[in-house]
Amino acid sequence: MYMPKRAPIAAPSSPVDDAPGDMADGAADEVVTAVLTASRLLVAVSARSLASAEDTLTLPQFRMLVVLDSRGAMNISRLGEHLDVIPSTAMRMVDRLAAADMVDRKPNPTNRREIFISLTDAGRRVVHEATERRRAEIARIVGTMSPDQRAGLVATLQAFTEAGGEPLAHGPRTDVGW
Amino acid sequence: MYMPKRAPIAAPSSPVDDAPGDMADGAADEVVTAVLTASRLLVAVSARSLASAEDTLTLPQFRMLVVLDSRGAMNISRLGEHLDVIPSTAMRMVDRLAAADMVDRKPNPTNRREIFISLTDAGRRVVHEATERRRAEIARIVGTMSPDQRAGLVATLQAFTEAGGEPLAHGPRTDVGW
DNA sequence: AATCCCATATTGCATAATGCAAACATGGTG
DNA sequence: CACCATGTTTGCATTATGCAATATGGGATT
Repeated sequence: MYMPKRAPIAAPSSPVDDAPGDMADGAADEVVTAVLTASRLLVAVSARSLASAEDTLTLPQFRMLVVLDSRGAMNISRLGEHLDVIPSTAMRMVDRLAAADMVDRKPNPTNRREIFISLTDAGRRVVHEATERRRAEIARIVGTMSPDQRAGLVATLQAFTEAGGEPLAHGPRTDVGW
Repeated sequence: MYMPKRAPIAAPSSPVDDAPGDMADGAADEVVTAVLTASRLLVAVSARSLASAEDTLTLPQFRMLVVLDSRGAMNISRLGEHLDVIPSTAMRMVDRLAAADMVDRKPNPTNRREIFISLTDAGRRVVHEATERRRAEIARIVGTMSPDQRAGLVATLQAFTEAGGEPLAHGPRTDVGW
């Protein structure tokens, strides 16, 4: 297997003045790089653990199953909202997961417009197993951090996400890239 | 534009015993969720700022241009390593960026095997402009954090990434999903 | 020199995810 | 009923990606 070294992606250093009276120029880049580099590691580890079984899942698929597992059955539009994708995207994902017998489509008798998507038994089993596999992998990494570090990391990241505030808008594709 | 609310993706709560004498069960999930949620925000913001111009870029394309800008011309295999993708993937990305006149292919006279990829003037301009746009967007978010928080976040994330250690292996696709 | 192996680039193949637009059905409201 | 909002579905186009196979060139060994 191809095993390249990891290289942090720094933003091009531009000799531009700092933003007017706000913060040092490099601060934003630094945070972006740190977060995205960490997330690439996490995504790689997750993808590996999700793929290391009989029923392999992609990360988006895993996310969909997790949503269904934790929030219960719902229609495609709602499902898409939870995943921050438009309905047609959720649609195709459901197509594939249904083909793999992980989810079911059940028309809602009282509202013939909508279709409820629910986990099959197989889907539930798979998502639980995948979760365990991933948990084990991640624990190996997180285990090297002190509880203080862990707590601080989570708290700060949540603050950061909170600061972002704005709901994830659509338009530019975000599957493609980090 | 579709504007769904952001929902943190929690791992399915499984009533399983904690890993034998290591750490609380939820710790790994908590960190994963925090990092991936933050990164989704960041990716969305980045994608938006990269797309908000005449010459739009995807995030992977932006990363490629940044590598070329900061490390100079190199062959396709090397380029792929910097981006953690196999050569054929780097190949197609170069195809597209070359079609958009952002990069050049120049055969190496002294080694007819390899082709050197370099930024065109347009490519350099675009990557610098894109960087500025993104920097401005991110600064708005990062600006709400105290310098202490920022520093702590970066330090902790770097520690985390360090702890991950292992180079990003290939196999399961990682474009698909976070 | 002939051989053999490794590094490179390149292309065919397949797949997932994604957004957008359009078509179509259903539910409510005025 | 006329209209509009809500949902599902499909056609279309694109990007990124890995894998396998092919072709070419560099070097080293015999």
